[in-house]
Amino acid sequence: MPRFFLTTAIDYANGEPHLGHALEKVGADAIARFHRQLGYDVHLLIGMDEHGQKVAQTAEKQGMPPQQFVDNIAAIFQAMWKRLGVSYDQFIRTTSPEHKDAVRRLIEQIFAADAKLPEAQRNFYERSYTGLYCVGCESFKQPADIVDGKCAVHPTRTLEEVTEHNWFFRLSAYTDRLKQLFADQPSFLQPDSRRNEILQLLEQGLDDISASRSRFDWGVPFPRPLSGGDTQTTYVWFDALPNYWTARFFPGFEQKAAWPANLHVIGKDITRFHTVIWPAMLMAAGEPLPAQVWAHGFISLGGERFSKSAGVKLTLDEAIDRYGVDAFRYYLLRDVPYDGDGSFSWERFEEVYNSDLANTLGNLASRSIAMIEKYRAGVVPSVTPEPELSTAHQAALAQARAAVDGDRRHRPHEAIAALMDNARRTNEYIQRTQPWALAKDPANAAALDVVLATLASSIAHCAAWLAPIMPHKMQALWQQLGGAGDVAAVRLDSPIDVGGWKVTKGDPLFPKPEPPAKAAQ
RNA sequence: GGCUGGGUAGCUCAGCUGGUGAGAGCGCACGACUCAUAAUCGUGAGGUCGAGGGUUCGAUCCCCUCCCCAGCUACCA
Repeated sequence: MPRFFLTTAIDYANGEPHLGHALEKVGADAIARFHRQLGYDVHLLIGMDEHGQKVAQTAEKQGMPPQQFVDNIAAIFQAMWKRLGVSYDQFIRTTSPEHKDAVRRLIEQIFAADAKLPEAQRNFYERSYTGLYCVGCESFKQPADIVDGKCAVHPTRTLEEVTEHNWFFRLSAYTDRLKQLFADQPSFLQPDSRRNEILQLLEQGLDDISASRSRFDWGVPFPRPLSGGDTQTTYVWFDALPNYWTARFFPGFEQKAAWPANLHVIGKDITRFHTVIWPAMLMAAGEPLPAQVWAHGFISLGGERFSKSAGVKLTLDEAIDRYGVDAFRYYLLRDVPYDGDGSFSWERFEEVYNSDLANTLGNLASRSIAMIEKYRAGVVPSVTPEPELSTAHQAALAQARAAVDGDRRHRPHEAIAALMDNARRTNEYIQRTQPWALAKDPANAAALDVVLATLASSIAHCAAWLAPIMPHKMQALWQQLGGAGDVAAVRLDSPIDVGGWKVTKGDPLFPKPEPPAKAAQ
């Protein structure tokens, strides 16, 4: 059984989960679920990035120890992922002792490699960094952030020239190897739009980055003191990014999270960290690289971006409550291309819900099951489905497969488009064959058998293929069809034989919301 | 400023290396049907294919200029 180890970005524990987080997790979850149903041994890793100055500050403002603060946040995130049906196999937290130990191990591994290198080539070295420091932001400012010699965020404050002595990582030495990586392995970073950006960045050359900081201590102590004797705190690159690699040092996950990962799912804003810094770190440590990084786009709300640190205007609970978890998942995955950006609006959500879910899919199931009950006492005839529709059907499934596991992989929205096409085509088939007319004359019994079997087959395939998108609703549909067991266990790469299944019409899968109460005249 | 990718029907978008009538879904209008969640099916509406030049027998797809939009341009994560 081939394994498929995928990860999402770990979320910064500095606020509550919002739409942007949800898009990434639900997308990665769909990818994971599709792979499970295609026979992969899947391991989905998600988690929290809980260190750093901002977390420590926020905790302090709320008057609690940082660990307690991040414990609370982590619980909130996990509860939300459970609610959204994110089927993660491991939840990693950077404050875990296992992670912190493994971070030190990775750094020591690089030091060990350095011991064999001439000093001028060593990955880690000490260096003084002088920069303009904004007291208001409590951080160094880059030229782009400086307006008229002042910090753009705090124009009334004077920027101070501050010198800090840190451990540095010789990222600059990896420029050529990274270029080679991108040339040899075009699929390492996808989609191509992101890849192009990084190629351009590499053309400009890379600067070294700091690996430790002195200004905060909420983090992993850097394993080696500076020559002056001070111990600093491991900076974010060497703390957060390694989580993918440290996951296997947690008890019980040695095999499941075995390195390297097959896929890192991340937001496009952190592409550079995952495709430049992270591979360079791994190269330095002599570790294999992940097979692929997928940088998804963003979802906006009312024109505002939902990056990791943006404000929240729509709570996830609100979005879920209106039409249910599965409808929300469907909307996110169908309307926001996973290789691009999209936006959220209630108008659009309603449109998609009514058109796709209630009218096309829900009603298709409803009418088909009703006819099987009415004309064949609920038993799906054991005959071969209509070849013409089956052929189109196979084409649609092949298209969906390509969007999951083929040359269009990691584009759940394309899989959905193919599957809904199939549902529409099935509705058309009903109209064309008019089973209600066939039912009027017993002489047409054989023809009617074929139509009904074709419908059941088509819908069963839809249920199985849409299960990764809408796990609960498709399970309900599967049961209405008379399918045995858990639809999530159904393999997508083998045909489903529905002959003899006993269907049961249940409540509508996607009920139309109550029409708005008539306003009193 | 530099670089990259875009601007196609009301909306969201397909249109591979240029060639009979520019497409899909949604929405809208009209018609059909009744198995179904007043759902479904069919037909249609006729969009200067961002603007202006150019190459070509012929360009939405090639070249030039311009306008507009988005992203990237490295230590908040």
